[in-house]
Amino acid sequence: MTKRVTLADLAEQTGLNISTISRALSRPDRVSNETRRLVEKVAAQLGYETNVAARNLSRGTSDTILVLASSFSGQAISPVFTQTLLGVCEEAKALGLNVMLRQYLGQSISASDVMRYLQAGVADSVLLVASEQWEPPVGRPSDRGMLPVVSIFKDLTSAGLASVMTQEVDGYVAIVDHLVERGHRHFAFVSGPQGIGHEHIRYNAVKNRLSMLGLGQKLIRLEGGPFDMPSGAKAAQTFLALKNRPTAVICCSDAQALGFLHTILESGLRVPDDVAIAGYDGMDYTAFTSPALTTVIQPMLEIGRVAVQVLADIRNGRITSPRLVALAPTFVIRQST
Amino acid sequence: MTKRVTLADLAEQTGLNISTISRALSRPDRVSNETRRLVEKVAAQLGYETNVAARNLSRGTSDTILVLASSFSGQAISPVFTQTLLGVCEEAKALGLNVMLRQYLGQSISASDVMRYLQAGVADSVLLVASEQWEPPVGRPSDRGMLPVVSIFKDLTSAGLASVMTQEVDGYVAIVDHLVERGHRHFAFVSGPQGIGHEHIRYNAVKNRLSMLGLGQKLIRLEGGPFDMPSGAKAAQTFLALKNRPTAVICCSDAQALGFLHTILESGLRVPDDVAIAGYDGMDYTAFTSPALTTVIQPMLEIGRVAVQVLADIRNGRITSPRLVALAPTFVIRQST
DNA sequence: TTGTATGCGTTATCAG
DNA sequence: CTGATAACGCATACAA
Repeated sequence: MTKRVTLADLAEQTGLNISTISRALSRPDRVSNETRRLVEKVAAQLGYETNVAARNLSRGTSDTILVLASSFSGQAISPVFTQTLLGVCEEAKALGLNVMLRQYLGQSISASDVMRYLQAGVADSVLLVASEQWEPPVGRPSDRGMLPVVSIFKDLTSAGLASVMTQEVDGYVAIVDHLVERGHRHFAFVSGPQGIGHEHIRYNAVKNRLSMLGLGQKLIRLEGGPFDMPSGAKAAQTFLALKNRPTAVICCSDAQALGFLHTILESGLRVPDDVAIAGYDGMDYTAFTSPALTTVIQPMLEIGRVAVQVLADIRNGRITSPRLVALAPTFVIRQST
Repeated sequence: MTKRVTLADLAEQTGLNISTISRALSRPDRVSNETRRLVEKVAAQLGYETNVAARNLSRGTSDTILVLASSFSGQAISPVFTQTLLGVCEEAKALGLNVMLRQYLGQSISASDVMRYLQAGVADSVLLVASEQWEPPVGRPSDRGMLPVVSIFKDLTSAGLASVMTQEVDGYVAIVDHLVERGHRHFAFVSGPQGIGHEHIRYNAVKNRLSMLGLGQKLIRLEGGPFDMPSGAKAAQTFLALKNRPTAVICCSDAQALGFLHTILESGLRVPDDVAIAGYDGMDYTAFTSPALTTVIQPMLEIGRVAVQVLADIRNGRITSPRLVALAPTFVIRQST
């Protein structure tokens, strides 16, 4: 290893005191122009780079966000999250923060694990991605301020966490209205995994909207399972076996919609003539399937960005109580409906 | 904040010396069973969690891998990488390492930036994801040992970096052989972005194989651009305008293949009857397009895993010279050919 | 503005 | 096997 350059080296080189060097580098305004320039010059010359471990230890922070992403049943992070992850990285960079990534299995992360990370100083704030549950840590009777933890894709405000996600109801209402306008009167909803929050919100959004339109009884529910393509394909099999088939199918995800579409087309039925299919998420491939899929685009990138901002606001005390930030989705009509 | 528990607290509680506490926790075998149990008990009671900043500072390491992912022209991390990222996370967890993620714009990351991260102690090893270039740092005349940097998806061994990627030639040879066997004698290759390494490797793999089969003159090249769907669609437009059209199209990515497929179908041509289309990557949607796409599945997860292992082996001195680890892909024939 | 002294929490060295 | 003590590199309250 090339011997690392430390503040002490700069101090020796410049003849200044180490604390002056430190100040010149971290608070340029608290030092004379002269010394600032000198220090900067020598620092550049010697290739000084401030040691983060030392800085973190001294300041008691780590300036890093820990992203905890659930990987459902051994699967990969959903491609749905890549955009969000990008948003997180971009915003973090803008705020001078690091992003640490950790996957966890299953659907819920234990609060105590999170507290552990926080206490160990691995990170000083945490982003929960699609975590289903959150039981507030016990030994911590809400002592002053919120935890620097925010949930994305899942509303956990009731558990005391700021949350940011898509305004899901809006999206599904748009789908329903569109389908009704197209003349459909008989619907199927392809559900997500059992016990997942989105699930309820989304199904209820559809159900309620249809009820409001007097079509509450014309909705059946097909158990989908995971948000992936095979699960959509499986639901389509069930669908095809129905004696009295709905004419419009609303899926919990684009992946399911694609799987459903594929199976329907293979059966010889036509989309959208025999069956209209709508997805949800806004994956890029939906614009290129044949027929292209009608879907609701979630503002993935923005969700990542906003989540980081909320985190920052919690840390600097501008946010002091749980809140839900629900971002508007974009409904896009394509050939599948 | 709940006052953090430190080794000093445990020392006070147990009456033992702080160094003994440290040892009991980090080297349980170097203390008596008695004290080990005592320390463990008290640590659990007080909820002790070792401060990573302090540990890192003292040990001079960070136990974290920095993943540098290029995001082409403001786009998101390719969904292609999600699997790989999962592999990285899994293996890192198994080795007790952290994963830090950072995106960088453009296609090449400067070696000096990487050295900066390393020197700052942000991470002690780096994973370059699809980085096009690497100019070895200048001020560092290969002083003892390799840099703890590995490249994935791009062979940078010539620049002195261990690299892990897919055996790309094998994949394209398989595609060519398959298409020839299906009776095709006239081919198009939809290229990737200009100046990207994959590009050359892949095109040459196709070209060489065809030459070997006496069909070297029967290949045209369509400029694709980015590895995304619009780029495939654009190439398809060019293709459709051709007077003498090839019957088989080989794409640089599944995304391009999907875009191409979509445009071809819209034009009224039939796949695979009029045009056979093959992709590359093994994205999950390829199995659910209509027709399903023939493609080459890259071992994404494995690449991530192996990359981390290589990194670990470099650090512990088991690997001391640049090498390429090329993992075998899986060719899968579907309806599009 | 700059220098002095001390703390941050662990690990490692070296005696005992 | 355990204890005392010196790093590790930086930040900061306080004094000059």
